[in-house]
Amino acid sequence: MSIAKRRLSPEESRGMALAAARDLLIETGPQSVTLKAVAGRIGRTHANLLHHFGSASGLQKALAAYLSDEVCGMIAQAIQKSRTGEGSVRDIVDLTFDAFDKQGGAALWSWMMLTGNEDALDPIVDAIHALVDDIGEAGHDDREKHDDTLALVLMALGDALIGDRLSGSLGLPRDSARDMAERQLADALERWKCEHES
Amino acid sequence: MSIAKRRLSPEESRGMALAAARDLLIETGPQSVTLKAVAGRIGRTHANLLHHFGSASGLQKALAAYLSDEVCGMIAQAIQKSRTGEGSVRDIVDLTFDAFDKQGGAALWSWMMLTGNEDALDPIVDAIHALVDDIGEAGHDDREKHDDTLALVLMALGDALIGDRLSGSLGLPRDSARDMAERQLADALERWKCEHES
DNA sequence: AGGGCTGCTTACATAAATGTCAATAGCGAA
DNA sequence: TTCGCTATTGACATTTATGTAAGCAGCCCT
Repeated sequence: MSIAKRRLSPEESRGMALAAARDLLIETGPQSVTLKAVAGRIGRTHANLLHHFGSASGLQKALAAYLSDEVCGMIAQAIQKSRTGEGSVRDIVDLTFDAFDKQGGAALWSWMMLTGNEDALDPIVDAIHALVDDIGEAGHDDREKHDDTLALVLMALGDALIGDRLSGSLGLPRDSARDMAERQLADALERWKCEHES
Repeated sequence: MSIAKRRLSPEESRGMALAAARDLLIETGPQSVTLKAVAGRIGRTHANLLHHFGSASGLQKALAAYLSDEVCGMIAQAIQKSRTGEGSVRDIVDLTFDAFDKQGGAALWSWMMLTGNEDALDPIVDAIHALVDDIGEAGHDDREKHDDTLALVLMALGDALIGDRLSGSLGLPRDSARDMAERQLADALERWKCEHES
């Protein structure tokens, strides 16, 4: 067997590196997303990542865009299900919470806040904006819609960061935050509906 | 005038260093809380901080305890006001949100999550627990009480992290998250009251 | 006033992250 | 098969954060 290294296309290399960086970010936090650590995960050297991404901050920006795409994809799913009417309120809540938790949205957002790289978050904000504009029936008060969406997103982010710890301490089941969010969103939808009929 | 440095007591030095570290944490994030940066703020050297705190992680632990005390103090205020009945619902919401935002609770929590130093958060979690046990009238369902408190804290943390950015994007006033939380908490208190009477 | 305790500093050492550059070596194309 | 392009690497250099050790210098105490 050859000890020689397979030569990957730039797209392959970047894709593998970003996936590894994403896993590192979710598993052990932003601190551990270094050139050396990411390179080690894909059997390359840190100089290789510099070749493909130009700089460490280049890798960070690419990772932010990559994660934004994933999170936006999940939100787009929520929009689709909501439109066709096959999605339950709980589905929307779960998708939103998962986007921040399992998909690494919370870790990304925290990281960007820490590094002062807030511009990288624009795509996610835009996607959330689109979700708000499309969800539920049209024609009711935008202000209320935005308020309820804001509450949902804030709870999803908070839950991803400290939900595990806090709910455990309060003796609540792990998904009680999702239950709360589901209840509040259901109330909001009902409220919107009534206003629309009246 | 003498260029000689005034000699501070260990308590003074530690106090000044922790205040400087807290400001740095809130202003520019956990990354910038380094021995050199903190020392520079109080006109000392990084070796001085090592002398007083033993190590960088010693400073981190001390800062976590320091901020925990501040946050717990604010929560204790909320408990007092709630007990004597002079505190409005909005006061409780504002105190909670400020504890995470202006007091640096959110920055601290994010930092601890990133550095895997979650034990330092125990005091805050305990204080929140105490707040929950004391707030409102006694005798009603603990589960619901805990649920509503969880929602309040999660929204406060989320708002401190991304509230500014998200509410701006959605065209909402900056304090709309607090308005939402106030509404939800008022509903919850009303609900608890009714259950207690029935 | 003088001596000891210790806050404080300077100088040096170390480790990790980032970045540069020349050289090597796959892989497709002629 | 050979050639050229470029992905890849190893060996540097630099910066920053952390840590160590020895000496200087306030301040209290006698």
